[in-house]
Amino acid sequence: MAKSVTLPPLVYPERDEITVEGVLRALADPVRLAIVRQLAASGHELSCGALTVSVTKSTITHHLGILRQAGVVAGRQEGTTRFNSLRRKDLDALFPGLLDGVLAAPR
Amino acid sequence: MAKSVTLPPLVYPERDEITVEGVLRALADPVRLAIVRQLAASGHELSCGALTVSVTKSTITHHLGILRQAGVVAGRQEGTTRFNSLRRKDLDALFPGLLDGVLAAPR
DNA sequence: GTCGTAGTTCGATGATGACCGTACTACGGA
DNA sequence: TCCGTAGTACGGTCATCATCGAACTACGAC
Repeated sequence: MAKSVTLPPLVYPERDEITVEGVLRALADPVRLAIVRQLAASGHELSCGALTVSVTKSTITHHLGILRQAGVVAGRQEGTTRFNSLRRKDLDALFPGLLDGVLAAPR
Repeated sequence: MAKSVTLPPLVYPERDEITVEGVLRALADPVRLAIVRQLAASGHELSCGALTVSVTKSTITHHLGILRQAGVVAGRQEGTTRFNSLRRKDLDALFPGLLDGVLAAPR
């Protein structure tokens, strides 16, 4: 039979569709900022479950959706787990310094 | 009688009281982003009336208050007009690259 | 003093969005 | 085949906030 493509297609904005305002809105939330910080600190991709935030699963899904739509994170499906990673290259190319400035901040 | 100190004291956060999240929240609004862009583009300080945005005066006041509390802009009173300027030095010192990354963005 | 201009303050309203619980789908192991 | 785990989808609630108009203060010019 055909290759099983189960979960929703997970569509992201192309690099040139990413807007500063979208990125800023995405980052302007403590939970999402924590997620981005963890992704950046770990250096590699993390599953939803590997994120340590103080909200429920469904809320994490909500926030990851916003980060994805804004072009901040990408997701890769593997079995039942979805691995999320920072779109560092795209962000650095579009808004050089922005992400580093945010991540370098003490708080 | 005593020296007339009329308008509210206009208190800002000290440099070390500025948080990334506050700055991001402040910048994550189209009107406020437009204000910041105009301040940056003009290079000098601008009065409220010199800002070209598509909202009423009272809404401009509201947005400038948020930008001020976040530590993004400073204000100087002169007669009845209030001049607003970007706190570039403070922001660059705290979050190097952030502001430049935002301002360099095409949109 | 009187008027016009600059900006603030105060409600009020309407929209957005953060959050949760529950129900659901999909995969993998026993 | 049955169960546990990973994550999504949906519906609802509650808080936040962008926006406005109207009333107000302060200053400068005449």
